[in-house]
Amino acid sequence: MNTDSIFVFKINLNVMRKKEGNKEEDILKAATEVFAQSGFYDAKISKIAEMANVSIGSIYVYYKNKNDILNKIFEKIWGSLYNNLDSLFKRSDLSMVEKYDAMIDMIFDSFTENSATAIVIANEQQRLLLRNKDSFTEYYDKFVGLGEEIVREGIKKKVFNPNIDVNIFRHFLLGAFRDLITSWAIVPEEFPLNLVRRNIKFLSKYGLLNHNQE
Amino acid sequence: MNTDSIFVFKINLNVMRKKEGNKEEDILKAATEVFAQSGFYDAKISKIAEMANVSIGSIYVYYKNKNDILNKIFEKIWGSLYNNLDSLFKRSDLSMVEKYDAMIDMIFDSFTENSATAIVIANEQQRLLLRNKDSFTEYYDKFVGLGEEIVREGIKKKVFNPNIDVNIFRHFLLGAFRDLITSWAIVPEEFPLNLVRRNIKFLSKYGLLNHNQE
DNA sequence: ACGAATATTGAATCGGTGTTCAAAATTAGT
DNA sequence: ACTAATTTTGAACACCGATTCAATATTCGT
Repeated sequence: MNTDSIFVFKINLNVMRKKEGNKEEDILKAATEVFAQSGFYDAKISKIAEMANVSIGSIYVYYKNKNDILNKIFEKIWGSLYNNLDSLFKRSDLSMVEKYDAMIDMIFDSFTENSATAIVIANEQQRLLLRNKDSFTEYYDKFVGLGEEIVREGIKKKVFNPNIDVNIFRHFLLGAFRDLITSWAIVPEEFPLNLVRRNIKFLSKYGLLNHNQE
Repeated sequence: MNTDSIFVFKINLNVMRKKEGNKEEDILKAATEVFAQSGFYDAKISKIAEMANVSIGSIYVYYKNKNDILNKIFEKIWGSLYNNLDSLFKRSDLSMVEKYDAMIDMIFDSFTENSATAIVIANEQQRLLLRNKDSFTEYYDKFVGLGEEIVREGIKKKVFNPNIDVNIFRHFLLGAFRDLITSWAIVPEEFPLNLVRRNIKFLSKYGLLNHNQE
């Protein structure tokens, strides 16, 4: 046969059937809901398939196994958060405090727009980090690294308190965040978003004490 | 037979064989370690039995099932924390800020003395609260209630900032706590206890901003 | 030392679910 | 319409570990 490799490649392209719809995404969405609802271990693959309008078998076409789905959920959310924070980080028109507030807003918006994802993070991430320290999405580390950088710059510019340990601060903030977002996701009426957002910003910057006292 | 009930009772008491050792406690301790190590779902009953030097069957004499063991772990730690906080709460010789600091110390000491328990709480409590809202140990609610009371009193005395939502604050603090204690439990060398304790107190009271700036 | 009550044991059971894979369905080019 | 490649399907498989329970061991009063 006189076909050169370029020609063959063209044929392959044409013959390649496009998967219509977006099963891969549908599955991820459905899985996020089911994981949030039942927790990873009690979540049934059959339930995910049902919610995604997909057969059980299809799930294993797009994902290696149940764990792989969970990993992809983290990959997606932290990847997106990292990219957003990166853009924010590069802006030179903002003061450090403005950058800090914008960062809080960013995380806040992302989690409230994806409340099921927020719940999954709150429930499963700690355990995953504890065990799969290495295989956990690198976006998370990158994201955290950027956040720390912002605080460090603020300290250098004497806007933030130099006695604060940056690493401890980020755990402090993220831990608080996780708890509050979950509380909101569970009983939204008890945790009005605006109030939560305002309190996170205020508490992390000014703390509990009444400075106007006397 | 002419035995009155008191006599029968006496007989029962005498005949009742005392379980020597403290298998019940041994099992709870072993389970805490295994849950911390592997997470609740990956923890094997056989492993717990092995660590407790007890047969598999014995576990089911003292506990109804795997879940029951987990519940008892929470019952124990929150019960103890509640009792301690209650004593603290009643002291009239302390200022509000002193009470607040003492509360932090109390939680801190309790978790650092029981690091496996701290990890279990960090990994499993959120999920349990989410699903078994009602059946979760009442000591937790009581404990949290007392904590809120302390903050509320502080606000009344104008020591704490009145603009802070008490409910939100407690989630803020406990969430931050959980994250930091876990981080310490995982890599103690990166989170020296004194530093973490000082930062939690400082951040929750004064926040990130540099007030001495100028 | 004996017997009755209690405690301990761990092999076998049993239910449940993640995963596989051979068969069926769909697509697109000719 | 026919073919070949690709995608979808879901019943069946395989495994695993929580739980059970009949048998054994231990304790203690007499």
